[in-house]
Parts: sequence; structure tokens; C-alpha cells
Amino acid sequence: MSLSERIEKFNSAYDPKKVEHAIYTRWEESGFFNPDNLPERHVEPYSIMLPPPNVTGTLHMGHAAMLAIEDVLIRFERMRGKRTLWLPGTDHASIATQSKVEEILSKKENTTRHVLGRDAFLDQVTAFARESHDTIVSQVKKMGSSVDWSREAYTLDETRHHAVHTAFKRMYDAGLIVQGNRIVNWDPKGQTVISDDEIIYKEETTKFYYFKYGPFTIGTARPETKFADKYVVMHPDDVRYKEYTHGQTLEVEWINGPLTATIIKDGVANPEFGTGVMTITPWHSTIDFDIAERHKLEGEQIIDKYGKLLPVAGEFAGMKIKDAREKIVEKLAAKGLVVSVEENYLHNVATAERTGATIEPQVMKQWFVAVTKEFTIPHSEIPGIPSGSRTTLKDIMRSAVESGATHIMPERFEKIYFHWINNLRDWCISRQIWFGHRIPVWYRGEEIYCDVTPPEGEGWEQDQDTLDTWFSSGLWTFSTLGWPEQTKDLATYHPTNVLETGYDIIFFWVARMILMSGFHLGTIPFKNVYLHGLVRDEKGRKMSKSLGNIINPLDMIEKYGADATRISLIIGAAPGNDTKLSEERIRGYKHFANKLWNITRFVVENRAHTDSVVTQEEDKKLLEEFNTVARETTAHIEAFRLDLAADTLYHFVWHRFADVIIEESKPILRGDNATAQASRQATLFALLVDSLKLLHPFMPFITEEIYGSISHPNAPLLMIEEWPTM
RNA sequence: GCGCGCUUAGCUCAGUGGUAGAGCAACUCGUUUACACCGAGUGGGCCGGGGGUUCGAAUCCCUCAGCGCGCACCA
Repeated sequence: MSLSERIEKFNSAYDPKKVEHAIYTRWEESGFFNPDNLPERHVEPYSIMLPPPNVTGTLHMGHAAMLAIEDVLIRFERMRGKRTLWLPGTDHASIATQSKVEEILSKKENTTRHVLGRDAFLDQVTAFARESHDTIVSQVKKMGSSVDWSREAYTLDETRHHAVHTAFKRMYDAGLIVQGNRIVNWDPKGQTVISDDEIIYKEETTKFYYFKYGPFTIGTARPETKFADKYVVMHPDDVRYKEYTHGQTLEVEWINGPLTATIIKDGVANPEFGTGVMTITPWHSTIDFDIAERHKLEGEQIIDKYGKLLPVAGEFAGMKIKDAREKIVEKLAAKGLVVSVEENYLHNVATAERTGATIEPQVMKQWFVAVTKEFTIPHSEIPGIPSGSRTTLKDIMRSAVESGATHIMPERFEKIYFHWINNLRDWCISRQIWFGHRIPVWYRGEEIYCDVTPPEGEGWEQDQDTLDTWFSSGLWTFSTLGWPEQTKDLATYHPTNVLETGYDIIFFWVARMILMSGFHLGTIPFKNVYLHGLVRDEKGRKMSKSLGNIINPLDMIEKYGADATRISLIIGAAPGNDTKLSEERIRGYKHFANKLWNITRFVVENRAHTDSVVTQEEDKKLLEEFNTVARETTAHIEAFRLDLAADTLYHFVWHRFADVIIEESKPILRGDNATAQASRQATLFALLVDSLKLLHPFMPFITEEIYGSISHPNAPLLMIEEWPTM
């Protein structure tokens, strides 16, 4: 490009729309997103697995932040000479995607999955997922993400399917995946079981009833579960009830007539609460179930899968529990069994994260990952877990972080992580959902067969359930690299360097990956966990459709460019802190992009001699000052303080380079000292070029575009230029 | 109930023992050639309250208050 052409090019304001698409195409065509194609200087492997977005629709600002942060890390390390792999993919997100399609079917075609049948329904979901996938891919590209598309993965594709079945089989053989009749969280709306982590507790004010139960007064918020309560529980040391002995029976008059009650003494009964006496409903309460297990008591199902009362409820059978409650109380009142009613009882109600329905605990036969069961780990590189030792999945999860092998940032989340592990119960992994990995277990009469492939012979029927979507996500760091095959990629890129994701899925995902990688590979899945905060609106509220405060990343890219959108999500976003984003902020960073553009115009216009060198002391000082900025920036990125790194650069480029250095250069450039003039020209050019390099990870499009216009014709892409290190 | 954070300029936030900072906003001034998507400047803070340690505290300790989050949950 000639001088006049260059000046012409920079004569109008920067327009991201004119350049971004072409730049991304050049990057893709260069092949450098794929580490196999990087030049020889790129030796040491560095890998990040993209947290796969759900194929449920489109990307939001949270995704944009994730893509921006990870791309900064990857581009930084690539320029520093690492052999960088950033592997993209998508997640089938079983429940989320299935309910989305069910919603569409219900609204648009007024039909349900049951009408369609399993196969036809799955065809619809698959079509929806494919479309959603294509949208996501185009959005990821618009953000400028330098992911290796040649290695793209999907949690439900063939390779991952094989990985999931293999993982299940190996854990089943080790006795860590077990089937059992246990109390689980039943979502009556979603018609599936969910795990403890998929529950959200919501505060609710309700009535609390005291009923006469034989000689006792018992309290409950849920009269509709009480029909078959035949055990009365009290604390062994409660002096008020010392005349009653454990195992003693007595006749009591109850809702539907007399029944024989048995006294149970158990420490969980809190003498301070109510009267200190309770009856238990083992089938529909976790606590009660535990008591029943301890004392080997019987339980009976009272409520069915649809939230309706069963025949045990007598005249109330078939009623919805909500409708039945008051009527049951009326009947008890008529029998003189109501002692009192407390009107404003505040308690927490378990609801399903996805459907919002109130969880109904039920005893059901489901599959579980046993987290506290001991097994012998054949091979382990995790500090604190020797190869061949007896250990548990819980211990693996704890040791990986406790030992520092995996470091969670910000560190306060390590405490939250340990707290969660300490309270962790077995992970329920079966779902009564159609979309997902079908459980690789087959039944024939009393026989059970578990393997990667179906059994030979007649009469086998596969388990109807699918796996919790986090089961396949848990394998992500290594299923993406071709596991269970011992691939070259697996040997090269695992454990990964950084797992970057939102703090809201630390338990769902981060912990499960540590579990899976620990068991199947005997390694940690990643060395660093970088948790970013939630992107909120300018008032700090969550972005949601109902509030109408959603800022769509694509709109912002359209209006202000991808670079401005990216850097607005990075500056001011310290690890783990929520970010407040406003359109005004993004506009501000578009101004910054334009500033950079205009700096270039000035430097190019004033660069008569491209071969001049820096000779003046004053200029050398300026370059030294820049070195300090480069060192600071590098240190900040290494410490995962991308916000401070970007802020440092913003400040230097605008308020030092543009406002001071360029202003002070004007007299020199217009003066008659040719030596000083040439030296200053070279200095400004060097400052510009190196600023572009430092800014590239944050604002890849504009920096690449400028670099391509001002560097010599044979210069490589800026994306693989060397990071300025001093 | 157990645990974890946060509270610094109007707003968003840096700052972890040594004279209070940035961006945005506000106000004033300025358009002879990098840029009005601009520049020069100005104002603005008992660093949540109280106590302690220290020569010295926004920073360390204790305590209180408000806000937020995680886990558990009482029948």
C-alpha cells in the first residue's frame, strides 16, 4: 500500500462493519486457529476447552463475556509462542432443549411429545438443535473467537456418545454407578427426577397446622401427606415424653379412622421445634426417609407422579394435593383433631430450576453416582491420591483443589467448593427425559447387562431413561480430545490450562469435570479455573425477557463493533464479580477504537521515511516507558487480571500516547531538525506497532486491520506476531 | 442455622501498611491540518459506623449495621 493509499484509508472514521467479516475470513483461511498449523516457534501446548453453549437458542452477553475472556487468553498465549488449542463445541442440554421443543410443539402445533412418540419427537429436537447450533457458530465467529473449528465437538455426537457409554460402563464396573430405591427430587411438571443441584429453594408463607395424634400434638405444613403416618418420632432425651419407650405401639384416631402408631426415639427430632413430636412420611420427605432407613421402617406412597392423591387417601383419592389440603383439615376439625393453626409460617420450598414446579420428594428406582463409596484407583497423578490406593470420588474432588493442582480464581470460590463437597450426597444421574444419552443398561427378566454396546440375543430391553446432561459435560475436557482412544491430542492437550466459566455452574460442571477426569484418567482436568461474574444491566439487575433489559451481543457488534463489545465486557470485570453493562459503555469503547484509528492516521501521515531509526535520548526514554507498560500488561494477564491489563492499555494509548506523546511530537515533526524528526517518526511508528500487538488479544479486528495496512507486505498476520517482551 | 463476599467521588469500580485513584457523568474554556467518536482544565470523598494493633490503617484484628451470594433446612 502506498503512502497516499494509506492516508486515504485512514481518512474516514473507523467502521467495524467494513472490516470484521473479511478479517475473520483471513484468520480462518490462515489455518492458525488449528495448533497443528502454527509455525515452528510455537512449541509448548496450551489448551482451553470452550464451555459448550446449550443448543437451546442464541447466545447472550454472558456467552459474549466468556468468548472475549477466553480469546484474550488464547491470543495472548499464541503470540507468546504457545501451541494454542481452543476447542469449540455445543451441549445438547437434555432437559433445557427438550422442554424448549415441547414448548414450541405445544404453542405452534398444539401437540405433545407423547402424541408424537419417542422417535418422531427426537427427530424434531435434533432438527431444532442443529438450527440452534448453526446460529451459535455464526455468533461465536462474529465475536472474533479464534477457536479451532476443525476439532469442533458436540456432547451428543458419535465420539462423545462412545465416551459417555465407556465412562458409564467403567464406573458401573467399579461399583460407583449404582441403581437403588431412594428418595429423589421428583419434578411433577417436568415429569422427571432431578439432582440436588437443580433445586432452587424459594421462601413461602403458608399455614402450619397442629393436630391431635393420640396423646400427642404434632405439627405439619403438609396435611395431605399424612394419611399413612404410623410412626411418632421424638428425641430420646425429651423428658416430656420419657414415659414412652422406643418401639411401643398405641392406637390413635387419625384422618381416615384408627391406626396403630409406633414410637420411635431419634436424635433428629428437635425438642425446641413445635411440641418436639412429629409423625413421619418416609415416601415424601428426605428427612423422614433417612429416619425410616435408620430404623428399618416401612413407607408408603401417598402422592402419585402427577401430584394427585392415591387410594390410601380414601375419599380424597384422585384429588390434587393443593385442592385436598383444606378439605383434609376440615375433616380433621370435624373429628376434633385440630389443635391450632399458625397462619404465617415462613419456610423454604424446593422448586425445580427448569420448570419452577414444586419438587415432590418420591421414593423411586434411579441410577446414582456413589460419591462416598471406596474404590481402588489404578492410576493417579492427583497429589494426595496415590496410584493403587483406596479412595472415593469425594476425596478426588477435594484433593484436586486442596493440593493446589487445580487452582480456583477468585480463591473465595475454593471455600464454597469445599463447603459443597462436604454436604454432597450421591448424584442422581437418571432422567425420565427422551433427549440425551440413553443409559447403556439392558434388562431381560431379572438379568441386567451394562456395556458400551447392546447385548447379543433376544428379549433385551434398554433402560428407558437418559443421563443427566452434566454427565456428558463432565467428560468434556477429554471426550473432546478423542477419549477413550489414546489419541495424540489427549496426550498433548490434557490436562487443559484454564477452564473459564461462570461461577453459577461451579457445582454442576466444574466439580463434575474434576470427578470424571479424576476417575477416568487419574488426573485433574485443568490447572486453573477462572470464574467470571454475571453480566447484568446498568442497574445491576439480571438481564431477562420479562424485564426487557436484555442487551443482545449481536446488536452491539452491529452498532459498535466486536472489539468495542469485547473490551467493554473485560474492563471493569474483576474475576468473580458481576459486571454492570450499559450500551453507553460499549459506545465509549467504540470511541477508543476510533482513537486508535486516528493515532494511526497521524503516525502514517507523518512518516516520510520508513527506514529512519531512533537516535534521540528522549525517544529512547519513550520506548522504555512503553516497555514498562508492556511488562505491566503481561503481568496482569498472567495473573488473570484481564480487566487491569486492558485498563492499563486503554490509559496508555489514549492518555499518554495520544494526548501527550503525539501532542509533544508535533513541534518536533514540524521543526527543521531532520535527525530529531526522523528519530521521532521511527519512535511513533514503533509505539504504534507494539501497541497494536498488546491490544490485539483485546481488540483483534481493528488491530489486525491496521497492522495489515501499515506493516511491510510480507509481514505475517498480527495474530501470530511475537508478543512484545522486554 | 452454617458459610462466603461486598460497602472508596453522582454512577461503575481499581487500590491489602507509607501524602486518597481511574473511567463515565457534571461544570468551565477551546475548533489554523490525527481525531468533536476531540483537547485543556475545574469541582467533587470523616474510604459504611464504632473500637483496637501500629510511628503510621481504605488496607491488619474485633464488633455493629446494610446489601448480596452459597449450602442446609424443622416435621
